[in-house]
Formats: sequence, C-alpha cells, structure tokens
Amino acid sequence: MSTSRDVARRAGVSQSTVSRALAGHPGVTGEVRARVQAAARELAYVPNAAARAMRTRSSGNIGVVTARLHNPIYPEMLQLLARELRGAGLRMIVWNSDETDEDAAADAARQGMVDGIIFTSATPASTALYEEIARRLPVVLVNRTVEGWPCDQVESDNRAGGRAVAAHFRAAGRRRLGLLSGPLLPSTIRDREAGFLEACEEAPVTVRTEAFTYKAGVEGMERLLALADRPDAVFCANDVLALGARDAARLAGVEVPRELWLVGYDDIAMAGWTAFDLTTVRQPIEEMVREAVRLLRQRLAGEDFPRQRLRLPAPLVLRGSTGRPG
Amino acid sequence: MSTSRDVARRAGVSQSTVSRALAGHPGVTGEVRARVQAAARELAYVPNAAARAMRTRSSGNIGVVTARLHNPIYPEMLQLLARELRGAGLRMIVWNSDETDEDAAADAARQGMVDGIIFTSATPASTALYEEIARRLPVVLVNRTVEGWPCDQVESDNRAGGRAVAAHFRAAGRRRLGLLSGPLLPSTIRDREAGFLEACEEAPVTVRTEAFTYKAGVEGMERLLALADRPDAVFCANDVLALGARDAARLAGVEVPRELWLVGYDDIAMAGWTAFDLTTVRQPIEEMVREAVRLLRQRLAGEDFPRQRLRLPAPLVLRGSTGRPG
DNA sequence: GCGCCGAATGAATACGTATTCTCGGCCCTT
DNA sequence: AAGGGCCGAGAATACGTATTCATTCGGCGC
Repeated sequence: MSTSRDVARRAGVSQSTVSRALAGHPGVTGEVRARVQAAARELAYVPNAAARAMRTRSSGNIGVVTARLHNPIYPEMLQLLARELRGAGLRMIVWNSDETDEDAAADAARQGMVDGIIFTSATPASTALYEEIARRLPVVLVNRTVEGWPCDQVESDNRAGGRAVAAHFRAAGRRRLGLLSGPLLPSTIRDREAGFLEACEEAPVTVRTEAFTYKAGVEGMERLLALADRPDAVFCANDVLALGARDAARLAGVEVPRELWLVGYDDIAMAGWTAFDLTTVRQPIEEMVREAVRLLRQRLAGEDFPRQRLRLPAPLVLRGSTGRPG
Repeated sequence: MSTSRDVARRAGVSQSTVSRALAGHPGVTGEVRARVQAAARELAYVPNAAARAMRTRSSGNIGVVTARLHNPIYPEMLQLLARELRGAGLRMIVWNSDETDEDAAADAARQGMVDGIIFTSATPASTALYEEIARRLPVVLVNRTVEGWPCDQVESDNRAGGRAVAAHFRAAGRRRLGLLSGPLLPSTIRDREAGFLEACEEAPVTVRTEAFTYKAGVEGMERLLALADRPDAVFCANDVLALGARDAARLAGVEVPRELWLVGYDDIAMAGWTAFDLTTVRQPIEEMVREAVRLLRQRLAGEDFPRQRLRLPAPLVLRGSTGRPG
C-alpha cells in the first residue's frame, strides 16, 4: 500500500507536487507531471480514501435509504441508482428503512461518512430522521415525496395516473368500480387514490389492506369478490397488490378481463408476464433516478437554486387485464 | 460538528482522555468517565468516521458485489446481508458486477474504503478482480462458489438438490425428463445439473438458454414443447427460468401438472404464488448469509483458521406443479 | 545591470482520532 | 522514612492527503 510520499520519493519530487500533479492542477510542468504519473503507475498508487475524506471533508459516498417493502420496484431503483451514482464517481451505501437502519443512516450522516442522502421511500413518519440529516447534508427524495420537507423531490404524476385509470374504466363502460389499496402514509398512494377518486363518477367500493404485499392483494380481492354487488373493474394501488388480486380472481374462477378488469401501478417486470398480463401505470423510474442524482450532484457542487419539485408523466400501459386484444 | 477536542475542553480533560473514556478503555476513573460522557452527550459528539478510519486503518464498511441478474434472490440476499451487517455495526457498500462496477470494487479495496468484501455472484470470469482484492482484504463467497479461490465460501448443496429433483421425477414414474438451463459459468448451475444428471436414468433432453431470465424461460420451454417426444417433467435451473417455462406452458395450453411436471430452484417468493404454484428447491439464504457474515467477521477480527467451505442442505419444497394435491 | 514579478516547486501545516510516551503523585513495602 | 512501582491523566505523535506558505530561479523591463 504505497502513499503519495513513496511516489514523491520515486519521482524525485515533493509530496505536494505529487498531489498537485495527480489532481491535474495547473502550474505543474509537463515533464514533472509525466514523471509523477509514471511513478504512480509503477507503484500502483491509489490515494487513501480516509485521508482524502478527512482532508477534503467529503467522502464520495452517497447514502440511499430504501424500503424493506417486498416491492420489486425498489430493487430496480437501487440498480438504477447504483449505475447512475457510479457514473458520477460516487459510491452507494444502502440502508433499509427499519428503525435501526434509520439510526444507522443518521449516524453515518453525523460521522461524515456520506456526502448526501437519497430517500426512495420517505413518509412523514420519518420526519425526525429527515431533519436530523438535512441539517448537515443535501437530501433528495425520489419516488415518494413528503409535503413540508424543504428539499429537492422527484416523483411521477401519480395523481394523473390515477385519473387515467378511472377514465379508462369509464370509457369502456365499467361502472361498478373498486379500489384496492393500503396504508395512506406514502404520498404515491395518496395521490393515486386522489386522482382515481376525482375521476370516478361515483365513489368506488374500497378495500384497504394492512400492507402492500402479494398476500394482502389476495385477501383484499377475496373481500371484494365476496360482495353482493361486486365490482367489474378494480384499481390496485400498486402492481404487487394487483398480482395478488389477479391470483385471487384466478382461484375464485373469476374471468379476467371478461368479468373483471384489473389495473395496477408501477409496471414492474412481472406485470408483463403471461400469467398476469396486467394493465398498469408505468413509473418512469429511470428518468426519476437520473433527475434525482442530477439534483444531488448540483447540491454537492455547492450550486444554490430554489428547491425543485419534479413531477414526471406516467403513461398507462394497456394489457390483457383490461381487455386489450392479445 | 463538534470534535473530541471540544468534548475535552468542556469536560476539563485532555483529548486523549476523551478518546479513552468513550472507547471504554480501562484505567479511566469513573468520575472522569462520567464527566466525559456527559460532555459528549451535551455536544452531540460523534467521532468523525474519516479520521477514525485513517487512524485505525479500518472503515467499518463492507463491500458487497452482487449480480445485475434479474433474479429476485439477489435483492433478497442483499436485504439479509444489510440486516446482518448492520447488526455487526458494519455498513454495506453495494456494487453490481458489471465491469465498471468491478473496477469500482477494486478501487475501493485499494483505497482502503472497505474492510472486506462479500461476493454473491462470483464466477471464474472475475478471477482477476478476486486476486486484486484478496491480496489486501478478506473475501467471502456466498451462494456461488469458485473452485481454486482460496477464501471462505458458503453455498447450499446444489448437487444434492439436483439429485432430489430427479428422484422426485423418477418416484412418480415420469420418464421423459427435460432440463432447462442456462450458461454454465456459475457453480450453482453446474452443480445442480451434475446432481440432476447423475440421478437420471437416461440423459434428459436439454435446452440451454442464453440467460437466466423469464423471457429465456419462455423461449426455452417453447422449444421443449415443440419436440416430437416432448418431456413430461422438466427441471429448470432456477425459479426465474421456471416461471417463464410455466407461462409458456400456459400459453401453449399444456396442463401442469397433468401433462407436464415443472420444478425450479431457489424458492423465491413468486414460486409460491397461485399463478405458478411451483415445486422448487429451497436455498437457505438466511443461514447462508449469516454464516458468510460470521466468517467475515472472524477474519476481520484477525482470527486465523483454515479456509472454510460450508455447504448447507437445500430441501425440496413440493407444490402443485408436481401434482401435490391442493 | 539591477530589481521585480511570476512560475514552479519544496516545506510546513491542518484535518480528528487513537495510541504511545511521559510525568506526577500515591500507596505499599522494607 | 525512603524508595520503588503502579495508576491515572496529559503531552506528543502518526496516519496520508490537500493546501497554504515560503523559496528559488529565470526572465523581463527600465
């Protein structure tokens, strides 16, 4: 493990010159720079991260707080975030949002272990964590947003998405509408519901589950199917619920889409699988992630600009569960 | 952002005493220790991670190199790793195993940014990366193993799993066996195939896909179903392939399990869903992860012991795709 | 020809912690 | 009673880098 001093010795210059030469500072002769680079290469020199972090007060690490929720959209977002951050020369440290992990996130922020934090699953429930962190570091929210947190936020237009679903139902003449949803804490869910409701002619029958899991989707749909006047079109607040709902219909022998239309939200990979063939609203997570990282990088660079609140369009993707031919 | 010097000033002691008191060293008077702790609490003091890392030459970070493969078992393992590492007071830095990310992993190792590395998706293809890293840091492999890498490795008994599948087919009188698999680089796949083949009475008809994706599973099964003497029982090398295969059967109107038995491998959550109801071999990933972290921690603690090669049992989970009632 | 300025590099320093070294005082033993 | 040993705490130092301060040297203008 060689240090910049070793490189300096080998190149016959001082340690400070090594630092300057490798950092690409102006005011270093071409000849000296070449000698330093050669020496560094020969010694396989890599600057020590801890020393650099101490000196520059920045670590190159970004914390990502994500949900433990069993929703494949979060792993997908993580993959995209990893790629995007990596492209910016940043490392990604991941926490799930258990309470203990939130402590870990706050600790890391206090310790200066990360330069910034991205939340993918924020809710007003973690306001204390947010305030603790935001006091020291730039914070960006992606996917879920929280009213009243003064930071950059990137979401998709969940409200418009919900409206589009209701419009789709209405245009096809479906009248007995159902809503299968879960806890209202996440902004995404609230907005989807609000959009759906405001575009419904009359209030849909609603089942609210305890969680956003496949199992909850199954049970929720069973309750809807047991109703005397059961719905002929159900909007599920996310795809995972919708997959469970689809399987509950399968089990009950209810034909989709003839007897029941089903729509989800997110467009996770499974929604497109033959077994489900699910109409859904596509979240543009790739763009969302890209925008979030861009905003964070601008903050890290010290740029000062008004808090951004980006809302990207989310198109309806038509598939067999709402009667598309094929 | 207060430092240990601030705490020292406030407590009326020296900086070294603060360090000793907070680290719980013996040889600090109870009274002094209490004063220091009080001062630290009042100032909300948290030791600076970079300074501590530089001084102790250990960062508290663990790198995890994982696959970009679209197999939910990897996100699951990440979740479990995160929890386990967090329990040990360690942070998790994640890389996908693209080439660029492998470079990033090697860089981080060189920079001393991580204290150890866990591979979840190693193959002989990344031997250069392994050697680069293992020269400096303890490395543990979990899930996939690589013959010839001298490091601790934790896997499940894929070979026995493969044998159990063949035995299950045989016991039910299924004779025209098929194998739907993919690239042979991962040890898991090679071992599963080897176990399956050695317990087959005659060679199964084999389709080898380009990748371990749902789509590849669909296309692979379509090829198997197009055969004149098509198999009545197919072993898929992992669950994602099997889900694709199941949907291909669904599309082709082939009844499972009457006309076709189907078995996967991993027991991802979706295998248990009604739409698939897939018999599979369960990988005990929770135990695997726990063992891997345990081994890594022992190495980090400087313990010296022979390289471990753990192989945990993987039970067959019977479901509807092989005719279980229900 | 002398002095000044700028460019290039070396020397010194700070970042915050953990640890080693040093010192002063107290107790115990002979 | 004196000396030695031990214990608790302060002083000093090292970790490796980036940056500021100091120095040297060459060139150029007057």
